[in-house]
Amino acid sequence: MIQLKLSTKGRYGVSAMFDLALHHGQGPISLKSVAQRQGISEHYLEQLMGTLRKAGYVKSVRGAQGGYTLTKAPAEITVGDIIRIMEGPTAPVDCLLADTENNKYCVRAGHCVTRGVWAKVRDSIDAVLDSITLADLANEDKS
Amino acid sequence: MIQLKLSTKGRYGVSAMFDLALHHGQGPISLKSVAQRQGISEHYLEQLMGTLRKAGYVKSVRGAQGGYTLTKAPAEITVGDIIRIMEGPTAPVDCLLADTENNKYCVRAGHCVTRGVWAKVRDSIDAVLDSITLADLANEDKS
DNA sequence: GCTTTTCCGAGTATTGCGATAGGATTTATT
DNA sequence: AATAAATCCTATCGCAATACTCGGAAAAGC
Repeated sequence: MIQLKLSTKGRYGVSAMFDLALHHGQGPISLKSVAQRQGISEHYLEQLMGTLRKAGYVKSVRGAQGGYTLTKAPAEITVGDIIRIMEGPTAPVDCLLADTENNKYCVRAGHCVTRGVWAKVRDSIDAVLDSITLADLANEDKS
Repeated sequence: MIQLKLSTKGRYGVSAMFDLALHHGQGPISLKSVAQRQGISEHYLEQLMGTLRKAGYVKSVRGAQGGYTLTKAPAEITVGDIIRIMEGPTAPVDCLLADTENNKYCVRAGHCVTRGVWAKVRDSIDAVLDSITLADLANEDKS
């Protein structure tokens, strides 16, 4: 019903990365424990972590006592990084994306006027998401 | 594939209202002409205009030579007004909405920390959308 | 060798989007 | 009065994506 909304991919991704940030420096953290603490399906979270691993934000250790660790310090990973990996570009409409066939829409009268609106929305979203790091969230949690 | 995205309801709604703003003061504008100028399915646009009519942003005149007119001056209608009507509240996650059963998610560890992030995103989106009126778009189109 | 864990691909139920269809009603025009 | 133009209303429907679930293979500590 409500659009302009994050899917669980983005939400769970941020929650899981936040959880890893809280345990940063404690060795590999198993997805089982992350899933339990954050209230996420473990099997589903596996898929999401695969995306984050391929993007280079986490590394994994297989086998018993294995798990995931952040590849960078929590202060060097922003919420925007995670959202963009999990949900793709944060453009509110397709025609703001890189030039593709989608740009056919932009020849429409009126559309290119409203296009400026969507660009401003995108920029303001990115500004907020890029201003918050995992370290900020971890600090907020402790206080 | 891409979330945090507007559906066509919001985009078409803004485009149609922008079109009505361009023709404000010229009597009822038929959906047929709006749909042609903006490149929207006429029948689908009917449904969207029904939503805007029930919300009081446009009034309709039935019969031949009928159509739609804005109920307020273009300067008094913001893009945010239209988006909120067409897409529902612009909250990126459910738990930011008014207290409902959705708040069950908020007892989760970590979630209430990330909740602050989503609130900031929502506020920045609203600030942008509420700062732009249909008159702004119409002026931009003429220049 | 057993258990724990990541890794991988497939399948699936539900949902919402983006229409389309068909008609009923209203009103200006001829 | 007949016609055409337009809004209004309800229903349906294909498609794609979401949010999982399932089953198992592979790796590594114990």
